[in-house]
Amino acid sequence: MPPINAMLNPEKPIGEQLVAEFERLIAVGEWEPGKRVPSVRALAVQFGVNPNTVQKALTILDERGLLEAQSTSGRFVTANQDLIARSRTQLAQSHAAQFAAAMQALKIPHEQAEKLLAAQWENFQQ
Amino acid sequence: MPPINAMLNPEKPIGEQLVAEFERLIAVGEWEPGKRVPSVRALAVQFGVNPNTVQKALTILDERGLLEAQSTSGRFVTANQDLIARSRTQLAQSHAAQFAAAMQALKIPHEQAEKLLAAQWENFQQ
DNA sequence: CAATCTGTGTTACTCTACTAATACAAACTA
DNA sequence: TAGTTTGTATTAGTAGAGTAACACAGATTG
Repeated sequence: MPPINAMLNPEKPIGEQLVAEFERLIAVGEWEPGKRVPSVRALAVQFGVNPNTVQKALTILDERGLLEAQSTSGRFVTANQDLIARSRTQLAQSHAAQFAAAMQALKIPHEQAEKLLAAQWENFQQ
Repeated sequence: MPPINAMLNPEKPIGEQLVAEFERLIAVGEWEPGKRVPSVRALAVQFGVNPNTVQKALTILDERGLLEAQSTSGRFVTANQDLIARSRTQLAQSHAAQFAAAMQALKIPHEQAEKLLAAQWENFQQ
Protein backbone atom coordinates (compact mmCIF):
# COMPACT_ATOMS: atom_id res chain seq x y z
CA MET A 1 0.00 0.00 0.00
CA PRO A 2 2.32 2.72 -1.27
CA PRO A 3 1.51 6.40 -1.73
CA ILE A 4 -1.13 8.33 0.16
CA ASN A 5 -1.25 10.91 -2.58
CA ALA A 6 -2.78 9.75 -5.85
CA MET A 7 -1.53 12.83 -7.72
CA LEU A 8 1.54 11.13 -9.17
CA ASN A 9 1.59 8.79 -12.13
CA PRO A 10 4.27 6.16 -11.50
CA GLU A 11 4.55 5.63 -15.26
CA LYS A 12 6.08 9.06 -15.82
CA PRO A 13 9.22 10.67 -14.33
CA ILE A 14 8.27 11.51 -10.76
CA GLY A 15 10.77 14.35 -10.49
CA GLU A 16 9.21 16.22 -13.40
CA GLN A 17 5.74 15.68 -12.03
CA LEU A 18 6.81 17.13 -8.70
CA VAL A 19 8.31 20.21 -10.37
CA ALA A 20 5.07 20.71 -12.29
CA GLU A 21 2.88 20.28 -9.22
CA PHE A 22 4.96 22.60 -7.03
CA GLU A 23 4.99 25.15 -9.84
CA ARG A 24 1.21 24.91 -10.02
CA LEU A 25 0.75 25.25 -6.27
CA ILE A 26 2.74 28.48 -6.40
CA ALA A 27 1.03 29.71 -9.58
CA VAL A 28 -2.48 29.42 -8.15
CA GLY A 29 -1.47 30.74 -4.74
CA GLU A 30 -2.11 27.51 -2.87
CA TRP A 31 1.43 28.05 -1.67
CA GLU A 32 1.16 31.72 -0.72
CA PRO A 33 3.76 34.31 -1.67
CA GLY A 34 6.37 34.88 1.05
CA LYS A 35 5.13 32.00 3.16
CA ARG A 36 6.95 28.88 4.22
CA VAL A 37 6.38 25.64 2.34
CA PRO A 38 6.40 22.16 3.87
CA SER A 39 9.82 20.63 4.56
CA VAL A 40 11.57 18.29 2.16
CA ARG A 41 10.80 15.35 4.41
CA ALA A 42 7.17 16.32 4.92
CA LEU A 43 6.61 16.62 1.18
CA ALA A 44 8.30 13.28 0.62
CA VAL A 45 5.81 11.66 2.99
CA GLN A 46 2.86 13.56 1.54
CA PHE A 47 3.62 12.48 -2.02
CA GLY A 48 4.90 9.04 -1.08
CA VAL A 49 8.30 9.50 -2.72
CA ASN A 50 11.93 9.70 -1.72
CA PRO A 51 13.22 12.88 -0.04
CA ASN A 52 16.08 13.02 -2.54
CA THR A 53 13.60 13.28 -5.40
CA VAL A 54 11.67 16.04 -3.66
CA GLN A 55 14.80 18.04 -3.00
CA LYS A 56 15.92 17.80 -6.58
CA ALA A 57 12.57 19.16 -7.73
CA LEU A 58 12.59 21.99 -5.19
CA THR A 59 16.12 22.99 -6.18
CA ILE A 60 14.94 23.52 -9.75
CA LEU A 61 12.31 25.99 -8.52
CA ASP A 62 14.97 27.69 -6.37
CA GLU A 63 16.98 28.28 -9.53
CA ARG A 64 13.94 29.83 -11.19
CA GLY A 65 13.55 32.19 -8.25
CA LEU A 66 10.11 30.84 -7.35
CA LEU A 67 11.38 29.39 -4.07
CA GLU A 68 14.10 30.52 -1.69
CA ALA A 69 15.85 27.99 0.53
CA GLN A 70 17.16 29.22 3.87
CA SER A 71 19.57 26.48 4.79
CA THR A 72 18.30 25.68 8.27
CA SER A 73 15.01 27.45 8.79
CA GLY A 74 13.01 26.24 5.85
CA ARG A 75 12.07 27.15 2.30
CA PHE A 76 9.85 30.04 1.28
CA VAL A 77 7.79 31.08 -1.72
CA THR A 78 9.12 34.21 -3.39
CA ALA A 79 7.38 37.45 -2.45
CA ASN A 80 7.76 38.62 -6.05
CA GLN A 81 4.17 38.34 -7.24
CA ASP A 82 5.10 39.49 -10.72
CA LEU A 83 7.40 36.53 -11.11
CA ILE A 84 4.64 34.21 -9.96
CA ALA A 85 2.12 35.72 -12.35
CA ARG A 86 4.57 35.46 -15.22
CA SER A 87 5.25 31.84 -14.35
CA ARG A 88 1.54 31.09 -14.45
CA THR A 89 0.91 32.65 -17.83
CA GLN A 90 4.00 31.02 -19.26
CA LEU A 91 2.76 27.63 -18.05
CA ALA A 92 -0.63 28.26 -19.63
CA GLN A 93 0.91 29.37 -22.93
CA SER A 94 3.13 26.33 -22.99
CA HIS A 95 0.14 24.02 -22.61
CA ALA A 96 -1.77 25.92 -25.28
CA ALA A 97 1.18 25.67 -27.65
CA GLN A 98 1.39 21.93 -27.08
CA PHE A 99 -2.31 21.51 -27.74
CA ALA A 100 -2.20 23.64 -30.88
CA ALA A 101 0.77 21.71 -32.20
CA ALA A 102 -0.94 18.38 -31.54
CA MET A 103 -4.13 19.48 -33.29
CA GLN A 104 -2.26 20.73 -36.33
CA ALA A 105 -0.21 17.54 -36.50
CA LEU A 106 -3.54 15.72 -36.72
CA LYS A 107 -4.76 18.20 -39.34
CA ILE A 108 -7.63 19.31 -37.17
CA PRO A 109 -8.90 22.82 -37.95
CA HIS A 110 -9.01 25.55 -35.32
CA GLU A 111 -12.77 25.58 -35.22
CA GLN A 112 -12.98 21.89 -34.42
CA ALA A 113 -10.22 22.15 -31.84
CA GLU A 114 -12.34 24.71 -30.02
CA LYS A 115 -15.31 22.36 -30.08
CA LEU A 116 -13.24 19.54 -28.66
CA LEU A 117 -12.01 21.81 -25.90
CA ALA A 118 -15.54 22.90 -25.04
CA ALA A 119 -16.71 19.29 -24.99
CA GLN A 120 -13.95 18.22 -22.61
CA TRP A 121 -14.23 21.28 -20.40
CA GLU A 122 -17.23 20.13 -18.44
CA ASN A 123 -15.82 16.65 -17.88
CA PHE A 124 -13.45 18.10 -15.35
CA GLN A 125 -15.21 21.18 -14.07
CA GLN A 126 -14.63 21.56 -10.33
CA MET B 1 26.44 12.84 -35.75
CA PRO B 2 23.50 10.82 -34.52
CA PRO B 3 19.96 10.91 -35.87
CA ILE B 4 18.95 12.12 -39.31
CA ASN B 5 15.41 12.66 -38.09
CA ALA B 6 14.94 15.54 -35.65
CA MET B 7 11.41 14.40 -34.76
CA LEU B 8 12.40 12.62 -31.56
CA ASN B 9 13.18 14.22 -28.23
CA PRO B 10 15.95 12.20 -26.57
CA GLU B 11 14.75 13.49 -23.19
CA LYS B 12 11.53 11.49 -23.37
CA PRO B 13 10.89 7.75 -23.81
CA ILE B 14 11.67 7.08 -27.46
CA GLY B 15 9.36 4.09 -27.68
CA GLU B 16 6.32 6.14 -26.70
CA GLN B 17 7.24 8.86 -29.14
CA LEU B 18 7.46 6.32 -31.92
CA VAL B 19 4.05 4.89 -31.07
CA ALA B 20 2.57 8.40 -31.13
CA GLU B 21 4.23 9.31 -34.41
CA PHE B 22 3.23 6.09 -36.17
CA GLU B 23 -0.30 6.51 -34.85
CA ARG B 24 -0.33 10.02 -36.26
CA LEU B 25 1.01 8.95 -39.65
CA ILE B 26 -1.84 6.46 -39.89
CA ALA B 27 -4.44 8.89 -38.54
CA VAL B 28 -3.72 11.57 -41.14
CA GLY B 29 -3.31 9.07 -43.96
CA GLU B 30 0.37 9.71 -44.54
CA TRP B 31 0.58 5.96 -44.17
CA GLU B 32 -2.28 5.01 -46.45
CA PRO B 33 -4.92 2.40 -45.54
CA GLY B 34 -4.09 -1.08 -46.82
CA LYS B 35 -0.65 -0.07 -47.99
CA ARG B 36 2.71 -1.37 -46.86
CA VAL B 37 4.75 0.60 -44.35
CA PRO B 38 8.55 0.82 -44.26
CA SER B 39 10.37 -2.13 -42.75
CA VAL B 40 11.47 -2.26 -39.14
CA ARG B 41 15.07 -1.72 -40.16
CA ALA B 42 14.27 1.12 -42.55
CA LEU B 43 12.30 2.95 -39.86
CA ALA B 44 15.12 2.42 -37.40
CA VAL B 45 17.52 4.12 -39.79
CA GLN B 46 15.03 6.88 -40.62
CA PHE B 47 14.46 7.77 -36.98
CA GLY B 48 18.00 7.07 -35.87
CA VAL B 49 17.02 4.52 -33.24
CA ASN B 50 17.45 0.83 -32.53
CA PRO B 51 15.41 -1.67 -34.56
CA ASN B 52 14.29 -3.34 -31.33
CA THR B 53 12.68 -0.11 -30.17
CA VAL B 54 10.89 0.33 -33.50
CA GLN B 55 9.56 -3.19 -33.44
CA LYS B 56 8.22 -2.82 -29.92
CA ALA B 57 6.35 0.31 -30.98
CA LEU B 58 4.95 -1.31 -34.11
CA THR B 59 3.79 -4.35 -32.15
CA ILE B 60 1.68 -2.07 -29.96
CA LEU B 61 -0.10 -0.75 -33.05
CA ASP B 62 -0.53 -4.33 -34.27
CA GLU B 63 -2.39 -5.09 -31.06
CA ARG B 64 -4.66 -2.11 -31.61
CA GLY B 65 -5.48 -3.40 -35.07
CA LEU B 66 -4.02 -0.35 -36.80
CA LEU B 67 -1.22 -2.38 -38.36
CA GLU B 68 -1.04 -5.97 -39.54
CA ALA B 69 2.27 -7.78 -39.63
CA GLN B 70 2.71 -10.51 -42.26
CA SER B 71 5.67 -12.40 -40.96
CA THR B 72 7.88 -12.34 -44.01
CA SER B 73 6.38 -9.98 -46.54
CA GLY B 74 6.08 -6.81 -44.54
CA ARG B 75 3.64 -4.86 -42.40
CA PHE B 76 0.50 -3.14 -43.65
CA VAL B 77 -1.86 -0.42 -42.49
CA THR B 78 -5.32 -1.73 -41.74
CA ALA B 79 -7.88 -1.27 -44.50
CA ASN B 80 -10.50 -0.54 -41.85
CA GLN B 81 -10.97 3.18 -42.35
CA ASP B 82 -13.49 3.37 -39.55
CA LEU B 83 -10.90 2.15 -37.10
CA ILE B 84 -8.45 4.75 -38.35
CA ALA B 85 -10.99 7.55 -38.09
CA ARG B 86 -11.91 6.47 -34.57
CA SER B 87 -8.25 6.40 -33.60
CA ARG B 88 -7.80 9.94 -34.88
CA THR B 89 -10.74 11.40 -33.00
CA GLN B 90 -9.76 9.57 -29.85
CA LEU B 91 -6.27 11.03 -30.09
CA ALA B 92 -7.70 14.50 -30.54
CA GLN B 93 -10.08 14.10 -27.61
CA SER B 94 -7.29 12.88 -25.42
CA HIS B 95 -5.22 15.97 -26.17
CA ALA B 96 -8.19 18.22 -25.58
CA ALA B 97 -8.88 16.54 -22.25
CA GLN B 98 -5.27 17.05 -21.19
CA PHE B 99 -5.38 20.71 -22.15
CA ALA B 100 -8.69 21.28 -20.37
CA ALA B 101 -7.40 19.61 -17.23
CA ALA B 102 -4.21 21.67 -17.27
CA MET B 103 -6.13 24.92 -17.69
CA GLN B 104 -8.51 24.11 -14.86
CA ALA B 105 -5.63 23.12 -12.60
CA LEU B 106 -4.24 26.61 -13.21
CA LYS B 107 -7.69 28.09 -12.57
CA ILE B 108 -7.88 29.57 -16.04
CA PRO B 109 -11.44 30.16 -17.31
CA HIS B 110 -12.71 28.61 -20.52
CA GLU B 111 -12.87 31.92 -22.30
CA GLN B 112 -9.22 32.68 -21.65
CA ALA B 113 -8.17 29.17 -22.59
CA GLU B 114 -9.76 29.75 -25.98
CA LYS B 115 -7.83 33.00 -26.39
CA LEU B 116 -4.56 31.27 -25.53
CA LEU B 117 -5.31 28.59 -28.07
CA ALA B 118 -6.07 31.15 -30.77
CA ALA B 119 -2.86 33.03 -29.97
CA GLN B 120 -0.73 29.91 -30.25
CA TRP B 121 -2.47 28.61 -33.33
CA GLU B 122 -0.72 30.80 -35.84
CA ASN B 123 2.71 30.13 -34.33
CA PHE B 124 2.64 26.71 -35.87
CA GLN B 125 0.37 27.07 -38.88
CA GLN B 126 1.71 24.98 -41.76
C1' DC C 1 21.74 22.80 27.47
C1' DA C 2 19.50 18.86 24.92
C1' DA C 3 16.47 17.46 21.48
C1' DT C 4 14.53 18.25 17.26
C1' DC C 5 14.04 20.14 12.72
C1' DT C 6 15.99 22.44 8.71
C1' DG C 7 18.42 22.02 3.96
C1' DT C 8 22.13 19.58 1.92
C1' DG C 9 25.44 15.93 0.50
C1' DT C 10 27.07 11.23 -0.20
C1' DT C 11 27.26 6.34 -1.38
C1' DA C 12 25.17 2.19 -2.97
C1' DC C 13 21.49 -0.40 -4.85
C1' DT C 14 17.65 -1.50 -8.02
C1' DC C 15 14.87 -1.20 -12.04
C1' DT C 16 13.79 0.04 -16.54
C1' DA C 17 14.49 1.92 -21.32
C1' DC C 18 17.39 1.65 -24.80
C1' DT C 19 21.17 -0.03 -27.41
C1' DA C 20 24.09 -3.60 -29.55
C1' DA C 21 24.85 -7.65 -31.96
C1' DT C 22 23.27 -11.56 -33.45
C1' DA C 23 20.39 -15.50 -35.18
C1' DC C 24 16.46 -17.82 -37.61
C1' DA C 25 12.78 -19.23 -40.93
C1' DA C 26 9.88 -17.76 -44.58
C1' DA C 27 9.25 -15.13 -48.76
C1' DC C 28 10.57 -12.59 -52.48
C1' DT C 29 14.01 -11.48 -56.42
C1' DA C 30 17.61 -11.64 -59.78
C1' DT D 1 19.12 -21.62 -57.24
C1' DA D 2 21.55 -18.00 -54.54
C1' DG D 3 21.07 -13.84 -52.30
C1' DT D 4 18.46 -10.48 -50.12
C1' DT D 5 14.64 -8.81 -47.26
C1' DT D 6 10.92 -9.67 -44.15
C1' DG D 7 9.28 -9.99 -39.03
C1' DT D 8 10.74 -12.00 -34.85
C1' DA D 9 13.55 -13.60 -30.95
C1' DT D 10 17.44 -13.76 -27.79
C1' DT D 11 21.28 -12.34 -24.91
C1' DA D 12 24.19 -8.87 -23.02
C1' DG D 13 25.64 -4.27 -21.91
C1' DT D 14 24.80 0.73 -20.68
C1' DA D 15 22.82 4.83 -18.73
C1' DG D 16 19.57 7.18 -15.95
C1' DA D 17 15.78 7.70 -12.53
C1' DG D 18 14.41 6.67 -8.27
C1' DT D 19 15.10 4.59 -3.74
C1' DA D 20 17.45 3.65 0.64
C1' DA D 21 20.10 4.87 4.41
C1' DC D 22 22.84 7.63 6.18
C1' DA D 23 25.69 11.92 7.76
C1' DC D 24 26.52 16.91 8.82
C1' DA D 25 26.09 21.85 10.39
C1' DG D 26 23.14 25.43 11.65
C1' DA D 27 18.71 27.02 13.62
C1' DT D 28 14.79 26.47 16.51
C1' DT D 29 12.40 24.81 20.64
C1' DG D 30 11.48 22.81 25.14
